[in-house]
Amino acid sequence: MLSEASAPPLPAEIIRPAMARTRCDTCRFQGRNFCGALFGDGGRDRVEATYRTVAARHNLYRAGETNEGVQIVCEGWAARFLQLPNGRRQILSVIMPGDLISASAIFERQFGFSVQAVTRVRHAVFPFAEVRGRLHDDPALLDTWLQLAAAEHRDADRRLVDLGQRTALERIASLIFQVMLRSEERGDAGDGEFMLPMSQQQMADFTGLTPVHTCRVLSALRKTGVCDVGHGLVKILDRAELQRIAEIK
Amino acid sequence: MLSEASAPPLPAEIIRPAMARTRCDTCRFQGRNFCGALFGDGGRDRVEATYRTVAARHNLYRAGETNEGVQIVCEGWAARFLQLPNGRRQILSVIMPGDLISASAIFERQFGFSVQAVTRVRHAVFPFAEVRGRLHDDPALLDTWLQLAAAEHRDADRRLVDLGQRTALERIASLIFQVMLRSEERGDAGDGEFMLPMSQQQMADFTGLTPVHTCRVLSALRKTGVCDVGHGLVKILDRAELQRIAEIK
DNA sequence: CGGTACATTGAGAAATTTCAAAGTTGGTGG
DNA sequence: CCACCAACTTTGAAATTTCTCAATGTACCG
Repeated sequence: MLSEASAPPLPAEIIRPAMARTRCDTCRFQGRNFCGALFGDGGRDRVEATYRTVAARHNLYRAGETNEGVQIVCEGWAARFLQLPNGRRQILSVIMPGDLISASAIFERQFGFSVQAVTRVRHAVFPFAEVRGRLHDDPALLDTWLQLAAAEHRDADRRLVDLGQRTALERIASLIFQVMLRSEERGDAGDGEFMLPMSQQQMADFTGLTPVHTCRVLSALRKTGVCDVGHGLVKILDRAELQRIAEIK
Repeated sequence: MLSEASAPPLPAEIIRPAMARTRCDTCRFQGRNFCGALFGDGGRDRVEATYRTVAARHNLYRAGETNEGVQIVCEGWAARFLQLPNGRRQILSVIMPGDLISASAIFERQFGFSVQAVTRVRHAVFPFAEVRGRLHDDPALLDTWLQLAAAEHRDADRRLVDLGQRTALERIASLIFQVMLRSEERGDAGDGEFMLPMSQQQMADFTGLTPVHTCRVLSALRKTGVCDVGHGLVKILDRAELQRIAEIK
């Protein structure tokens, strides 16, 4: 039903303590999101972090594991999901570079969900105490975090409406549209094109559809000249129409 | 499509500044949830609140309105929902006595959702500054709030799984089961019976089904001897079976 | 005693899933 | 560089779930 990487048919999961090479200093998302705020004004007085890398399709985190710290994805995409006993799963949110794994659950010692790497993912783990301290000392950081938690909540509400009230076409369009907005925000959407490294299975798990129906819906979007999704890339052909289908209003 | 109370066909919405009669002092939920924590240890040094009462089926709050403070429901049930342009709506969460309207969005000056009274509702409005101050001064209160926000988040995740992956029967059973757990927690579920004042239309809006199909599912639950839902009341007949259907595991 | 919202039932339509079989793609080792 | 393998994508046809439309029955409120 799904290409599981938790019982690895592929080479074992790659997790290595990161060398100091690729670091937050050179991160292009420094100015935004939680990371940037966490590092304070000057760039000095850094929080000490551990870095890990995980191969695509492997799990960053499995439900119930003990969390070693506050996790932020530095590079690549990940998906937060819940696994059902019948083999199906629901992707709860898509995590992009600079995102906390979960803003509201930032200090939870363990999560009820799992996290899978969509692409190869590099992520940072910050010590709980360190982050808690800064959050307490720095009102701006606290504010940033409150914003993120509220945004996460709004996103959950929007997804609830998508899954509860909207058709397959609308859900898929909504996913594409949201990814487009996030890509544009970070300047990664030149010329009506942007990356969407999720497989159809993953899009299906996100939208609550089957991969087969997801495929049919994507075909329909292609045939009607709205957008072309494939090979990890989206080409927007009729942005207005996509928006019309996607938006809740 | 839905029994709208925003353009009232019924008598005008009843909103009156509450007299000091029915007060937090006599509230049976004092010891629990956010309210209790807000009032500190001794019961002295009260936060000054405004109280309002709203008739069943009328709106406590309409999306986009300016919030006058932190809102907590004292008596009755309410439903947080998003209204769609096509007339359908999705109920995002059910609010029971002692609950914040929205924990994560506690300080937001306006919400993107609306809130409808399921039964007659009495609710309190606490000044933002007051709550913010206490939240800052009292680590225990902050902790309580963090817990509530995290719980809200977990609940949203569970609902996402329900709406994305589960059948009509499972969603309805899940609703009934969750309400049962909450009723039991507060000691309102004697003898396998508890209140469920939602109409079938509201249950439908909650589960993302049509009211007609909701009715059929409830009939099925009755016919198979699982539980009997109606007239604002649930009678549990086979708790184990209900749990089996409802639980995600 | 109406009247209005709410609940129930039936029949047919629509959306989505399931099952099954072929194509395609991308990465790996020879 | 090629061949192969595994995962991914695409397509068709039938089954299932859920919705829509419509009519009838029921409960509650003034």
